[in-house]
Order: sequence, then C-alpha cells, then structure tokens
Amino acid sequence: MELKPTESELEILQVIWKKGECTVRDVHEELAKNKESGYTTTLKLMQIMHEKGLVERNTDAKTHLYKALITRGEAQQGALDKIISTVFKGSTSDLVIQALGQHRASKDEIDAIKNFLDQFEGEK
Amino acid sequence: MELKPTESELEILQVIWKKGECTVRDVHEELAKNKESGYTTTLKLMQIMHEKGLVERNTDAKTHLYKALITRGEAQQGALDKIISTVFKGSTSDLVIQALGQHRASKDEIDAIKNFLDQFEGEK
DNA sequence: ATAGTATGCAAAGCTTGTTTTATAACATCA
DNA sequence: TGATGTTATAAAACAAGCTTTGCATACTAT
Repeated sequence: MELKPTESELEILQVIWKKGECTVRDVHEELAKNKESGYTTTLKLMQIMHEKGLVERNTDAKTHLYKALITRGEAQQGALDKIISTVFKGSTSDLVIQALGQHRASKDEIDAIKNFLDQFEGEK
Repeated sequence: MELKPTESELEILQVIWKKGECTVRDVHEELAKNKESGYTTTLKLMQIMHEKGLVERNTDAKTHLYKALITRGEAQQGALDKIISTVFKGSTSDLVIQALGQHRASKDEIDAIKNFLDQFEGEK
C-alpha cells in the first residue's frame, strides 16, 4: 500500500485525527483558523485523499463523513523513515541526537525519554 | 536565508558532503550507481542549486568545481523542524520516542543517547 | 584539421501537488 | 414557490520540481 500524504493532506489529517470523524466543512473551518483557503480546495484534497485510500467516507447521508485510514503513528514513522534515509545516512541515533541538541528539551521531556529508554532496554 | 533543498537536491548534497568538492561528472557518476538519470539532469539541478545559494562553484578552470554552502547539520535540522511541526504536533520528545520505538536501536545507540542526555542535563 | 568526447547554458516538456471556477443536486425557510 | 445556502463533482488553471532536448563551445586524440 502506498501511503504518503503530501503537505496539505497532512494538515487535513491533523484535523481528522483530532476530531475523529469529520465533514468537509468541519475540516475546512478548522483550517480556516490558521490559513486562507477556499472550501472547495479542502473538498478537492479530501476527495484525492479518498482516491488514494488515506481516508474512507460514509456516504449514507447527504453530507459525507470522512474518517482517517492511516494513523498518526504511521504517518510519523513514514516521515521519519524518509528523512533518516535522505539526511541522516540511515542513523536513527544521529537523528535523535540532532533533535535533542537543537531543541533544548525541557527536564520533563528528557525524563520521559530516559524512562522510555530504560523500559526499552529492560525488554531485551 | 532560504535554504530548503528538494528531494533530488538532497541526493546531490549527499555526494558533495561525502566527497568535498565535486564536478558535475563526479556527482553524476555517483548517483548513476543507484539511479537511472541523465548527465544533464544532474547538471541542471546543480545549476539550480547554485542559483539558490545551496552550493558555490569555482569557475577558474573549464570544468567547474562545486562546493556545498549548506552543512549536513543544517539540512538535518531543517528536515526535523518540518516534520516536528507537521506530524509531531511540535513535540520533539514524541519524535524521539517514535524514532526509537520502531527502530529497535542497538545497545550502543541507546547508550550514546543516554550519555548525551546526561551531559545535556548537567549543563543546565 | 577533423572526428569524437565533455562541458555548459537555455528552453521546453512532463508530472505532481494545489487552488479555483463552473455546474448540478438538494434542503430549508420565508 | 422561489430565494438562499450547502454539498458534491468535473474541469481547468497554476506552481514547483524534475527531466530532456538542442545548441554552442572547447578539449583530445588520430
């Protein structure tokens, strides 16, 4: 299965992931808060996403309801895989270190990551 | 400064980062190992990269020598910033955890990251 | 010299992603 | 009823990234 959301498609997925099941209008109004764009643009993108199999829709009622078929985790992993291979020479730890180095993570974040690592190491 | 290499430009940058200073032919032949594409395509892309300021070139000799003006680290950070905001809701630790979770990092990698975190925490 | 090979530039073409426009179907409300 | 608003579709326009083609120039070897 080929699932590679584009930039704009991701913006739409964000909304659907957050709200669950959406009409085009739901999505459009959410996007309109941060961005200038027409209702039909959103509609068109969602139709394309449907063709691609990124979302499914319930057409029972007049106003169709769209649901995501790709999870946030899958999209995240896809994005990671891509940049790890293109800019990080395949090294995940390079990525992690670069991410933490620039970001000035908070204490809580660092602790979260440490806990994760501990638990992860324990599993082996 | 606007520096956002495209997919293909990144492939070329990989080669330049690795080899230092390159002719178009150097880059092309390296790319040709993994990919089918014409010499002039590579040339054209490198000319575009020059216009954008991603590379500089020495035109003293007949065969021009190209050098990267953007570092690997800068490109890495740019790629990270983008996906953190588009798929990770701005959370760097989400990214780190997702990266480590899927990847099944080796013990060495985990240790490298832990050391990094310790040193990082100490700095505060 | 001249045939063959490399290099570079400009222009055009293709593909994908994004946005807009025009049109039709339906519902609601005054 | 008919005016208004919403939803959907199709078609076209637009933009960015990528690739190819044609042409000119120079170098290399016979």
